[in-house]
Order: sequence, then C-alpha cells, then structure tokens
Amino acid sequence: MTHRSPARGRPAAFRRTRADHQTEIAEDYVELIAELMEERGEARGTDIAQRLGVSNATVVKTLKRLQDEQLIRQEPYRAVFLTDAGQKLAADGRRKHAIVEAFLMALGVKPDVARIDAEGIEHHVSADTLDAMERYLRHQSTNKSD
Amino acid sequence: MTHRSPARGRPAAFRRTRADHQTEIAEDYVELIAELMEERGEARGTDIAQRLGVSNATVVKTLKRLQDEQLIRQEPYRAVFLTDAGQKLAADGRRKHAIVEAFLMALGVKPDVARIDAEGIEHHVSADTLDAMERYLRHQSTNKSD
DNA sequence: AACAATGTTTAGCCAAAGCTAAATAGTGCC
DNA sequence: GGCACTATTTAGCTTTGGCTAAACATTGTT
Ligand SMILES: [Mn+2]
Ligand SMILES: [Mn+2]
Ligand SMILES: [Mn+2]
Ligand SMILES: [Mn+2]
Repeated sequence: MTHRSPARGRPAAFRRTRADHQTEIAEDYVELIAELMEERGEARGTDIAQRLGVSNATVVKTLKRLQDEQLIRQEPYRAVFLTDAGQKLAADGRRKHAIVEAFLMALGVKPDVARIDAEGIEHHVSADTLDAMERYLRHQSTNKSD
Repeated sequence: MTHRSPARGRPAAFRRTRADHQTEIAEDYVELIAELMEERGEARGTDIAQRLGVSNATVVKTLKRLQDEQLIRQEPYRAVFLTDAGQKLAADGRRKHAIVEAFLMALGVKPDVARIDAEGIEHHVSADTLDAMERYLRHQSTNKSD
C-alpha cells in the first residue's frame, strides 16, 4: 500500500533542492572558467565577476572556497585553473546545460528566454529527466514533419 | 548584427537565477501552508518543518520574515494563515508546480523523480516556458496514439 | 628607475537559511 | 486547580553569498 498521504516523500524533494543549491555555484563557476579558457586562453577573476554580474570581492571569496574544495588552483594576481575534479565537473555541467537549453528551444521557447531559464533549471535536473530531454531531442529531430 | 559574443546576456541569466532563489522559499512555504489548510484545516509550524525536512527553529524564523513581508499572519502558539497576497502567491505556485510535474511525467520521467525535480525546477520556469509545457501537455493528450 | 594608473585583494559589513540546546508557554490529567 | 508533559519559541552559533570602501600589487609610461 504505497502512496498513502500526499506528504510522503515531500521532505526528500525539498532536501534534494537544498542540496542542488549548495553545488550550484561551484558548477556555474567551473563551467564559466572552462568557457573563458576556451574563448580567451585564460580565466581571470574579473571576467568571472563580469559574466556573473557580481562584484570582484564576491568572486575572490568564492574562488577561495573552490580552491579549498580542490576544484580550482590559483595564485594571487594570476589566472585561475581547473583541477581534474574541476574539469570533470565543468564538463558535466556544460553537457547538462547544453541539453536543457536545447530542449527548451525545441519545446518552442524563444532562445533568449531559454538561455535564462536554463541557467537555473540545469541544477535541478536528474539523470532521468536529462535522459527524457535527450530522447525528446532525438525523436523530434527524427520526424521534422510535425 | 545581434549575438556577437557568447557572453552577451549571460549576467542577466545569472541575476534572474539569483532572484528566483530569493523568492523560492516564500513560494514553497505559502504553497505548503495552503496544502496543509486544505488537508487538515490548519497549518502549524511543526507540520511545515516536518514536510520541509527542516528544524522547528528554522521555520519559526522564516515565518517571521514572511509575516514582515505580509504573506502570512500568525500569533504565538497558533496556526498560520495566508494573507491575500499569500493566497495569490500560493495559487500561482501550485499552478506552476502542477504544470511542471505533469509535464515531466508526460515527458516520460518516473513519478517519484518528477516530483523531486519539479520541486526545484518550478522556481526557474518563466511564463513562456510554462506556456510551452502546457502546449505540450494539451498536444500530447490530444493524440494519445503515439 | 620612479610614479601614476589600473587591477586585485583584504577588511568589514549584512541578510538568509540552516542547526542545537535552553527557556517558556499550553494542554491535559488527576 | 495544580502539575507534569509536550509543543513552541528564543538564544546563540555557523556557513554562504552578497556588498562597498580601503589597501595593496602590477604594469606601463616617461
Ligand atoms: Mn551552467
Ligand atoms: Mn546555472
Ligand atoms: Mn519548490
Ligand atoms: Mn534553484
């Protein structure tokens, strides 16, 4: 007799969301760093701050935490580098991000809006949901005849 | 010549996500309060704490903030009530939540997982994306012949 | 080589969300 | 009606992510 009250399993959902939010910033940072390194060869704290729309000081502090967590390496007044763990997280993040964004556009959401929504949604998408989105993308591109 | 660099518009996306996170807790609380009032006639702080998977003390503090923001009314040792603004927010939240969850299931995500993912995703979904999801739900239920 | 301009970090502040332990208030039973 | 039990709030601490203003380094120019 499963599914008795509507409350069952609810705490787990909220817990997962809170957990997602704790890794969210790390994900966005390493993703951004990977992008910057591709685009311009190096990632400086200032560039990160600008892209995030956040002050320099905030970035400095967060980078310190990410270094403690072994996701990046940095020395004062120098650019930032990703550790292996950081690169892995960045790669996963970029993949997820790309899928979510492409999916939203395929659904019919305008690109500008899709870009914005994807930035938040990406962190709450399970492997299952990501699979479903990929399935939809494949299926949809198969029969272009709507 | 729009869309020059890949960075354009990025800060806006991050800002939106941060803004979403600031209203997220308020949304979840009022939604939960509305649910509890329907299910059992009243919403007590303790019930909220249990459903959120969070301590009583945390709920007390957050409810205080929500009262300052005129979303709820409460007196010590009594149940919590929604103001008009609170009811409106709750209604919007429930609608969004229901659409996102139904959409994920329609996409082929298992109910348990859909419930969990929806709890985080709901707060990052724009009106446009919500429309697209509804469109998909209607369309999909139209031709059940897969 | 010195200095001014620019870029980066540090210092110090705030608010939100979480926690545990202690104090206090209600409720229910005898 | 008083007392014990239970529920609720308060107190006090932590972490995270923001901010601005001040201090400090680096760099480029003369
Ligand atoms: Mn991303
Ligand atoms: Mn993001
Ligand atoms: Mn939620
Ligand atoms: Mn979120």
